[in-house]
Amino acid sequence: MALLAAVGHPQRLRVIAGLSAGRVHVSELARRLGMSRPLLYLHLERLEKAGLVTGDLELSPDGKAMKYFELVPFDVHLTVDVVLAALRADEQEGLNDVQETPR
Amino acid sequence: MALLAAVGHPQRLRVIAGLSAGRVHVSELARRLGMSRPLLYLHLERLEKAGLVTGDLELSPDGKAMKYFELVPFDVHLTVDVVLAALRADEQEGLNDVQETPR
DNA sequence: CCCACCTGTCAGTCTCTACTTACAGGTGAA
DNA sequence: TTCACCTGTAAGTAGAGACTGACAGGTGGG
Repeated sequence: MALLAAVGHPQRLRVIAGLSAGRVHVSELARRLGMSRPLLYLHLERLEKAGLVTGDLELSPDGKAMKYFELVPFDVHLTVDVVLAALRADEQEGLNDVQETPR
Repeated sequence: MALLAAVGHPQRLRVIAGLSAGRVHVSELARRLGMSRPLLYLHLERLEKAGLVTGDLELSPDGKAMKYFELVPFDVHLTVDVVLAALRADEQEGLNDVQETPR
């Protein structure tokens, strides 16, 4: 569900494409795609929640912090049953949210 | 691409779910899902363009016009390559749009 | 010290689209 | 004729979320 929503946006598809070549750090990727860094963060966040990419903060040899992202290989079989399951899962999640809020 | 965008919206997933039981006409479906008819039209239109559902206007035995919709069985393999292909196709489409406008 | 890199996050703006209300038309039955 | 169904579309109105600019912080090198 989060996955379907994540993949349903052209800009995010471009991010996926940008990562398909290999791991890149955020600033570099932003330059390549010609999009602002905060915006890229936003999309990366959603893609990460959907389980499509992984972020990894590491220190480069010269001591600078670099956040590298890379694609998680995925192969989703999209059928009616998958859609129904996603809907049900979403309803459940909604219920849990209500239950979990109190502490 | 249109497909990915179409499936990336909760409300449209509900429409798919509503049709999973079998063919229904628009007004009836709107009642079942508890959504306004014009809104349902909008979503059905997008789903139809994405090739996920088919509409069929027919006359019921008592002569009333009824628009029946039904699901088109689909099974999309969602992988990185599919995403890249969708992006390329979209760029092509964009170019054509520009070319076709003058006339 | 200042400059060039990098990571993060927040508070706004602005655009797109989801959504509603309201209309026009057509049929059959009481 | 009026009522209860149906299809379709053209407005306009919220509202979500995409997007920007500006900030704070941290490192290495000239």
